[in-house]
Amino acid sequence: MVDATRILVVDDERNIAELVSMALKVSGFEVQTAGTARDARTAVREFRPALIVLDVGLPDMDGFELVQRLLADGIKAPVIFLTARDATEEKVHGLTVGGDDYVTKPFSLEELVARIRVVLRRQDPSGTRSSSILALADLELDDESYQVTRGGRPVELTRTEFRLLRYLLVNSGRVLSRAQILDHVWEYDFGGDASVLETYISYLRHKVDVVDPPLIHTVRGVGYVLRAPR
Amino acid sequence: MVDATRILVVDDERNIAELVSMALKVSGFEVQTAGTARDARTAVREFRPALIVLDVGLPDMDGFELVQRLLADGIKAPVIFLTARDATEEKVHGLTVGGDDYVTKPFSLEELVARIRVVLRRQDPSGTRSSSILALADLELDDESYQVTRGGRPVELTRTEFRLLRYLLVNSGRVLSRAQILDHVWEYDFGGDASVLETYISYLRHKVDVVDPPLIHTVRGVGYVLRAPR
DNA sequence: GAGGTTTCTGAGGATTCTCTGAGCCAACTC
DNA sequence: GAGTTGGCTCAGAGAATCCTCAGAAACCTC
Repeated sequence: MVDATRILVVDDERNIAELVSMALKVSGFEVQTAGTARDARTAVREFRPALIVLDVGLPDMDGFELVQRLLADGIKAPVIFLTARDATEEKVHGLTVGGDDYVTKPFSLEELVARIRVVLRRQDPSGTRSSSILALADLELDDESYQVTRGGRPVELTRTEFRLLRYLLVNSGRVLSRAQILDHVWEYDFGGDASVLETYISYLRHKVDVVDPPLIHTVRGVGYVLRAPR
Repeated sequence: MVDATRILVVDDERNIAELVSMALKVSGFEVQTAGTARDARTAVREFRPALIVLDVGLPDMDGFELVQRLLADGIKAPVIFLTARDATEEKVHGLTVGGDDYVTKPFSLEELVARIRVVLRRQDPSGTRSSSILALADLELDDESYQVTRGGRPVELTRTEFRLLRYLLVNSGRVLSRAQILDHVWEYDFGGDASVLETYISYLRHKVDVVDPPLIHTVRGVGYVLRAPR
């Protein structure tokens, strides 16, 4: 884990900043957080992040303005904007010209991390250092094209199914509790209960586990795990 | 046991705090306890724990609020929440997104210790310092994937069987009394009698000790021990 | 706003797990 | 060797857990 990619998270809501920070650390990034545009500028200069996760609605400065300033400072790290699902969503559009992207609140952490990976990969000119394909046995999932195949045959998944499968795949071989899965795959303010997860596991099984051997396993009383037979 | 990992246990029920504290000390951790959020904040500052075991229902402050304050204090130790199996279970969700985890009361000490190990391992970026595999002779138990093999062949265990085997394995070579086993493997408020343990030993033998040499040994009048022949 | 898709909820039913208790066997004591 | 104690095994009741389905609600697209 030496030389991990550095990411700066800028959000004035401490909860969100911490939430995102923890998720990214677990994903292997080096993270620093800032609560104001002012702090963010300092952090960018000292921390030199490879990517910035930036809430548009900062108290002291418009998120867009901050980006302008950073550009003026000669910083050109890609930005992933966090925005409320409202009017500002529109405005972000115009800004995401370069390698940037945006995610609307409330988001699922799994989704945010996936987007970050995509942007970083696009940014990295050293070519195919990391592929966008996750695989286990004859199951393949492509992050960029959103395509999934099992044994070469394409599998059509909805967005939630895709995120769920992706999370299981990233953690294949590790048993994940219902709580963990809900927290990562569903939006962070999801209030429902775990039965929706069971429903989606059922959907996934029908779509990707119709051929032998099954890859999705239930560990009774604990959670689920994606695992290939030895 | 120099330089043991420090853990802070916060619970207003003295019994629970002591119970957990003892179990952790036996497992080689350095432990300190606190009964209120107020004490906890002081303890965190002075004791600098690597992990905090925190009861959500503290008398003087909501467990979540305490975490907020700790974050504000610049403390970022991972937290394992203890929660009753009720409404509060839901509320923990959003908070456990990062490296954190939670355990519902009443829990089994074995389970709590296992979770603590998992969180600490995840937190520790120095890589594979500690593997998630416990082994004895040709018996292997993987904490992360919940898989057990004997001589390479997978063995299907239920949750209780797994916890029991895990406890025996962690203490292999040491004779464990029935009382010890019941206290660690079963939930702490288990009221039944010891015969259930005999039943489970029997189950385990059928599943993991069907091949020679046997590893599970009865020490008549004392308890059980997991031991490989020399 | 109509139609299609996706997501979520809740209930029923199936499966699996846990614990109990009784009968049996093995080991120890005298 | 008979009696006593401790341990093992098995079957079954009740509980916990999980799966599936159908339909309601939310969402998207045209």
